[in-house]
Amino acid sequence: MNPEESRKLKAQTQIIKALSHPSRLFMVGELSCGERCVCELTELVGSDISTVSKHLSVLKNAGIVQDEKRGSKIIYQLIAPCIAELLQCVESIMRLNAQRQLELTGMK
Amino acid sequence: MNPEESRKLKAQTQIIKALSHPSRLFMVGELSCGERCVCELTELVGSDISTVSKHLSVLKNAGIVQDEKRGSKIIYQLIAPCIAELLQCVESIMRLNAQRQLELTGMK
DNA sequence: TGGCGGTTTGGCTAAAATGCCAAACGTTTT
DNA sequence: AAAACGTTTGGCATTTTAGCCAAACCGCCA
Repeated sequence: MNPEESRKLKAQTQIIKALSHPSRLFMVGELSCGERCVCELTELVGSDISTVSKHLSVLKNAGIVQDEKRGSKIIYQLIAPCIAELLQCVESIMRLNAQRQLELTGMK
Repeated sequence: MNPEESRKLKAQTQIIKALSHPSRLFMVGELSCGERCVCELTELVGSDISTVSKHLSVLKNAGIVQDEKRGSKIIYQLIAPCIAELLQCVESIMRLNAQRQLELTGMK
C-alpha cells in the first residue's frame, strides 16, 4: 500500500463510511425520491434535529448530497445519481446472504 | 421508520460498514483479483496479523467474503461479484466531487 | 427592535471501532 | 512428542462516532 494508493483508499472510504449508518442510509433513500428540507427529514428519521443536521453534514462532506437555501428552509438533495445502483448492489449481497443462510440451515 | 424497515436498514448498513475501512476496502479489491490467504493479505496490508484477521472476520460476517481451509492455510475469496460495480459507483462519486471542487475553486 | 421558525455548532457523555500484544489453537513437519 | 507454521481470540488502551441538550445564527415578520 503506497501512500498514493493509501490516500485514494481513504477518500473512497470516506464516501462509503458516510453511507454506513442507518439514519444516513435512510435519508439517502428518501432523497433519492426527491429533495427534502431538514425538518422533513428530521420528522422521518425521528431523532433530535441536531443529530439529523450532523448526519446531513457528514453526507455533504462526502459529496453525496448538497444543500440549498430556499426561503426559510434548507433543502437537501442527492448529488450522485449512481447511489441507486450502489444500493442495488447491497441488496444483491443481502439476497446472496439470505440464500446462503437457507442452504446452511437446510443442510443441517 | 417502522421496525421492519429499521431492521433492513441495519442489515444494509452492516454490509456497507464492513467496506468502510481502508484496509478492508483494500483487501476486497485484492480479492476481486483472486483468492488470497491471510498471510498474503497481511503482508500486503502491512498491519499486525491479528488486526488483519479481525478485519477479515468483519467482511465475513457481512457476507462479503468466505474462507476455506486448504492445507495449512486459510484462503479467503470474494462472494459477491457485484462489489466491483459498487466500487465503480464510489469512483464516479469521487470524480463528481473532484469536478465540483474544480468549479468552486475556479469560480473564486 | 424583538421574537420566531429553521438550522447549525459546542460540549459532553456513552457506545463502538481500531490495533497491538500475548496467548490459545489446529495442522504439519521434524 | 516437540517445534514450527498459519490463524483466531482475549484483553486492553486509544480513537472515533453517536446523540442529546443548550446555545448561537440567520432571515423574516410583527
